[in-house]
Amino acid sequence: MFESKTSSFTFAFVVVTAPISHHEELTYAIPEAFQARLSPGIRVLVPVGRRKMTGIVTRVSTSHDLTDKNLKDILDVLDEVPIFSKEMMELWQWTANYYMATLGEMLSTMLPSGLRSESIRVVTPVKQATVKDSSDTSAVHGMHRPTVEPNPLQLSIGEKTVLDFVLARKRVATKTLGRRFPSLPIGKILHGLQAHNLLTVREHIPQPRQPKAASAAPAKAAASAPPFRLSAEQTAAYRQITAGVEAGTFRVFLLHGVTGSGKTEVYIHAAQTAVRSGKRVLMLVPEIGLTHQLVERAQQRFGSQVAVMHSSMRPSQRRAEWQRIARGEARVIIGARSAIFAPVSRLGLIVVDEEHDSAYKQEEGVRYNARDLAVVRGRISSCPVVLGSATPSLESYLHSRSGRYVLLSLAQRIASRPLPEVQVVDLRLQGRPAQPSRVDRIFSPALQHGLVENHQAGHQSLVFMNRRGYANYLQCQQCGEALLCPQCSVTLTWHRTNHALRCHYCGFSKPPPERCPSCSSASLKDSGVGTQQVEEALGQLMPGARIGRLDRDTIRRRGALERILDAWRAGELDVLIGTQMIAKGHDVPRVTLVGVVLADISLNLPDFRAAERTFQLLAQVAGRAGRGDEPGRVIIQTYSPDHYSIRAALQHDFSRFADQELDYRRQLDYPPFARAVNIRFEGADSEEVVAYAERFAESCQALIQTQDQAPEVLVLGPAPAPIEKIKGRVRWQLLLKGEQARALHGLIRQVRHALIQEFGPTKPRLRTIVDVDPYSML
DNA sequence: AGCACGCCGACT
DNA sequence: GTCGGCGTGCTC
Repeated sequence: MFESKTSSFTFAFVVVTAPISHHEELTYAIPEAFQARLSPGIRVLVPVGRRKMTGIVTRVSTSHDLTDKNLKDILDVLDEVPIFSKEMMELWQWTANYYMATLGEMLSTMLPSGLRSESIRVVTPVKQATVKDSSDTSAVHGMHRPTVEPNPLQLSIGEKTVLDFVLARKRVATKTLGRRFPSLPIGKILHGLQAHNLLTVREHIPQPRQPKAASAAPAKAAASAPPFRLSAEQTAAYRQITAGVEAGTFRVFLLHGVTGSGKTEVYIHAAQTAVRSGKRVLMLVPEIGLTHQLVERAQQRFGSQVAVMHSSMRPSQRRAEWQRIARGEARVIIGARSAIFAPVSRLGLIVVDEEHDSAYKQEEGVRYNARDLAVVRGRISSCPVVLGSATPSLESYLHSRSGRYVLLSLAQRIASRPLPEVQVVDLRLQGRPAQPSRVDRIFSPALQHGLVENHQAGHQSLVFMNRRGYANYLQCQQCGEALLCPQCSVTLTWHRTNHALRCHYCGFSKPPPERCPSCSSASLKDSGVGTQQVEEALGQLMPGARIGRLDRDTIRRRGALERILDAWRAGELDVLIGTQMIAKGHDVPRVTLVGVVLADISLNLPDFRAAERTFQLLAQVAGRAGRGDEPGRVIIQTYSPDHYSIRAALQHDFSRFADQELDYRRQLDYPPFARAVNIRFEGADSEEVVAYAERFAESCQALIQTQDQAPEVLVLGPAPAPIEKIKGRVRWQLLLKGEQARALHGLIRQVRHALIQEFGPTKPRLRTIVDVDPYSML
């Protein structure tokens, strides 16, 4: 323990974004000039190894216990006022702990990149080197010429290559060199070239550029929108939420409202109450691009006080918006998943729209769930949290039944519009001609008639097909071989317009082979149907209809999503075909028919949430119909018409579905009755991956047996992941189930620790991913 | 993650 | 003998 002589805080504990193994915090000396300016939550620039990095001060102290170390100084203080409030610090800590991430990893998830600059090393040529006598430069370019030149400087091949590259580019980051020449020892080469005085390497911190002015949301006049009258149900819900907002108490409301029941108006009204009393509102939506309405309505009511956190925002804009929120200039913050970390102070209300949506779960890096964090944040900030959905997650539903959450129901559509009539078409019973045409293969007679009639009546139709591409895959009619991705264990999807077979996991793409790679027969044929083919078939079925398609392939270009949706809303399209994207909340009054081409796709996924997803998808997509004056109609085609998720969707009966699904989950001990953590092992060497996964599992079992007081934890696996290989990496996984998250956390921490003792820190080619409350197990 | 150090095989 | 490949360890 080392005490400073004076009583002022002379040491700071700092977290940086570098993945520095077990050291969560690094300790620095605070130069006198900075001592008065430092407090927890402030960003600082610190030296880490030879680099300079941004870090956040977690605490300041008069002492530290690294007596044997020579502490480095903090180089700069980057904020006048803490960028993280006390509440944000608590959220940070909590989240890192719960999702088993380091504070550093968590920090890189929370801070937008523009606010965590790091130094990079930049290489520039020394001026004389280029203009020096010509023999030198020819030596440099000698490798392009067969003539053997004397090499007075004795440069190695590597040195010449790098020097050449730097001379051509004038200014290169060492990182770029490393990526460009992965086989060369860049550090050594640069050392040599620097010694020869041919180039210089400087440490440099890129200065983020200023965003273009006026890029923020156009300032619209607030409160110009006409007052909206709430229905009795809406009023009741609004009153309860508002009471919580005014009292400033933490409480979770599950707002269960059928599609078209006007949940958005309840959010906006509650937000108004909060804003009127000087508080801020955080609204989360699954995907900002698909949530026009909420953004528009919020802007109508709150004008320029709205901040929108776009996923497609440029880094500089994102940083500007982040700082605007931190300064308290925005009152209503709307954003997708990562907006849960927006630096909002004086929180009065948190809204999570479509709370069941899987988009709230981050599936890489720190795998947090923004909906769950909303509840945590509400507790930390003492404010009510509203989770809204027409098809609540089973987790939230169970909590509302047990009384942990307050259930608010909107059972009626606004203006007493009826829910659409749903018809299920049993594909098993379709009498088919011996050689069905493509149109007949995809659309049952009922759906064909429905679509044609609806078009003739001048209405819009939505066609839902949960699989993109043209056909699912190519299969050999001779030997049955399906064409698989060489890198991933999934079939390649046939994209006809690009004339390519594409892997939806790694992006691998190749033209279709003439012959079967396995038996060489020329009988490869497409099987399964994708959105592209549905689009073509629709064209045949309804010549003259204006057809649009919305899936990941058509919206790849910036702004394409907007264009398609604008055309759709403006009535310039008669039929819109798409994947789940079209199921999410846009409100187009003239849609009176929704067709589901094949409801079974999501049902057959190897995942315990398959039924829940199917029900949600069907209910959501069906909810798109009949939102205007004309009643809507839904036609669902399926091979499993008796499945409870489909039967419940047929009757718009959420509780019937939920109760049955809960029974099933309880029997099998799945969430929400048990907590689960999925641990995935990935690596190029299959044997190594399996051995490590097995070792991990054994270690779990051994610990469970020695800890007789431990609440029960069940270890399932290890087993290959349903998609066993992605991008050439073999994937195995281990599922841990238990009653309490704490027991699972503790066990995993101990096993990790034990394995590090045994094997040393995980091998470089082996990745271990811990997924707490996993959503997708693929 | 970078980036150093340091240990062994393949060549001038 | 040096060059340069790569495994090992550290970052306050």
